[in-house]
Amino acid sequence: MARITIKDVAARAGVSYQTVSKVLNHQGNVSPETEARIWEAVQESGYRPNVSARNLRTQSSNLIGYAWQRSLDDSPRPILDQFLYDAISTAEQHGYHLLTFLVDLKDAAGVPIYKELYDRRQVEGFILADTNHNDPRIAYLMEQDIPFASFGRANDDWDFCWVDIDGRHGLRIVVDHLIEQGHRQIGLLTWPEGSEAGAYREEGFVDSLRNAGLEVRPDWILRGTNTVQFGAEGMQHFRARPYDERPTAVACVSDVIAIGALNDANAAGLCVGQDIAITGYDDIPMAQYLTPSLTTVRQPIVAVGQRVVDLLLQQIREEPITEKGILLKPELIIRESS
Amino acid sequence: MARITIKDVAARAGVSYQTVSKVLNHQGNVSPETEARIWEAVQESGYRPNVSARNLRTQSSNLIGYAWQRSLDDSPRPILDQFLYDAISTAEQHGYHLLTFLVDLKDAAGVPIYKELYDRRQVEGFILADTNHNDPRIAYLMEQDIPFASFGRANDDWDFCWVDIDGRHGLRIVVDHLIEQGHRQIGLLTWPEGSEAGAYREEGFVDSLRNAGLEVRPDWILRGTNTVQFGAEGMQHFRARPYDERPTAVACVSDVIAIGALNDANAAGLCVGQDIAITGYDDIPMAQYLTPSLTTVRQPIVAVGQRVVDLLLQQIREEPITEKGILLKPELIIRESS
DNA sequence: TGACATTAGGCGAACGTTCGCCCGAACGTT
DNA sequence: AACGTTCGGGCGAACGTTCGCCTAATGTCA
Repeated sequence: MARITIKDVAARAGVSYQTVSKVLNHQGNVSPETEARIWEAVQESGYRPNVSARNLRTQSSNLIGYAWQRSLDDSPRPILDQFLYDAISTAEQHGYHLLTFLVDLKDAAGVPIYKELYDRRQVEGFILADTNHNDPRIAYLMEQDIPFASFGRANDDWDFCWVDIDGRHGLRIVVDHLIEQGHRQIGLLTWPEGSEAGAYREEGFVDSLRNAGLEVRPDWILRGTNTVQFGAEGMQHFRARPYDERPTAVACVSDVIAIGALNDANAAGLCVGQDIAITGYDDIPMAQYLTPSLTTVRQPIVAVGQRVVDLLLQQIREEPITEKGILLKPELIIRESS
Repeated sequence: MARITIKDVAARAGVSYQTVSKVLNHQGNVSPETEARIWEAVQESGYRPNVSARNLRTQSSNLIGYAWQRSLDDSPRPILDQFLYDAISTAEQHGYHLLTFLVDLKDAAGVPIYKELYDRRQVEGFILADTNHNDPRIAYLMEQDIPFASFGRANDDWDFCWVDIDGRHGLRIVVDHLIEQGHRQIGLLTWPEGSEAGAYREEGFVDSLRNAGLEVRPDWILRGTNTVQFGAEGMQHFRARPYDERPTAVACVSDVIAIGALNDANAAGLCVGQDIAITGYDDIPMAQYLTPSLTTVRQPIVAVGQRVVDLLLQQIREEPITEKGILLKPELIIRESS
């Protein structure tokens, strides 16, 4: 079956092929009769426009790039998956598709692949996720003046489009809640320093304690990878301390870490929610079915995917940008573990 | 900054633009001196080929399509993520990228999007995952004669390219192991009927029991969604039965389900690994850090991503296909829970 | 030295669209 | 009746490549 072009349709409808183009793009003056005839010819012939030809002519690609990263510590990334789904969905509503590619973030040498894709006119811009302080990707894209928008912030003085969820607020409401429950000794299991999201959440943790006039004890703040293992180790570490020298409540910066903490506490015979409180962050689906069910923070992910894509498309279309940085508020989900 | 084309490079090197094309594509007769001059001009001008133009001329797109699905029961899909990563990696080694799009699988009405993308010459073929018996996507792609390859099988009498992991063997080695541990009463927590992967795993379960001369009790096979919740409910259901009427070992078709079962057993005061054995399937990263650590089945995912892409590219290039169906063997990981 | 093969590179054409301009017919206006 | 407008549709050109053929110059051999 030879490929069907606009010319075949034109021949069938008895018009010039350029007229067919006009009809397909809903522009220009065509009489209702010929228009109907052309649509009929399109139907009968099963014509589909050739994307490459169209792209070449219109100097566009209707493609957005997204760099797929192997999760560094092999932890599940339910939030990223969800974000990506909603981003794709929004993009498709605007006639765009997502092109995924790999970038090696171990050394910054992998970053030029962004420019490569952009210069080849394969994509019109990028979506980023999992950003960090001094993120080399963001620095590079800004410097090269390539359109992009990110889920997550970077340095405060960098001027680019981002959408983020207010982790500071997230941990603040968690700790406020724990204090309200009567806890005065509160620990934190968080990521290593240098994590952008981690820094904000830690700020919220500190804010809330200070606000309540409580002391911030550095030895109650433990850092590690985003794994169940670290959660268990952290809890073990706390348990090893003398009774009045250890937290009665432990806030974790992710549900994955909280699961580890929960496991360890359960295994040690503690009654979580009674003897000790544990909270997570993310509200992964599993959270409500753990024993005990996990108090955690739910993030408005759907909105993020949409807003990020919207921001990117505004840049691509060179429309005025309504709001360069968008900060959304998360929500506290109280369950049995606190 | 105006865009740089092959003609700019040609002007700079003092040759015709077609000669530049020859050099870029490493073909044709060009003297070493001019070739060097042209490469230099390419460097200096920062020329990058225009993908749309190239695609139009060569009638290709170097894009592979993959339909992103929202996980139906919101369960994590670590295997899919891993598969996708390796698939992209392999594709990129062959100069291809991945185009992701959404397809609504609730009604089969969403399926024609595949043909649409293919007919528009936006992609050259597709990768599928999470296949099922009577999978409408596979039926459609076969009927339309569109190149594709899948991770997962469908109906036995359908002739298409797939790579799969032998779930029958997977559950066989699990149950063999349980029997060897002395268990005679073995239950199964599996997915609803109609799941292709579930059916194979169940066959392996039955195989192994029969092989050992043990009875297969239908009331010890429970079906539900791929969630922690179902795992917990299933275990609860077993526990509610009289002592000699309940399994002493429970095999689960996924780690997620096993986690639920583990939780429930732990909460009920059972000593898992002693009083009762529980096994999972997938070897998600969390599995080794659960208490007790989870006996499970590890799948050779990296190989799958590679093989699926290889199979697809063979079709696209119309090379002879070496092996239409590839079945890989999983591996038993024995830990404390059994 | 003449016939022929090889090499370097030029040139026209084509891939399948969209875009802007042009033209003739029909119509309305003064 | 002459003129200006509007409408329907045609036409050439261009987007940036690659491909195949052609030609002139050079080399090779009898």
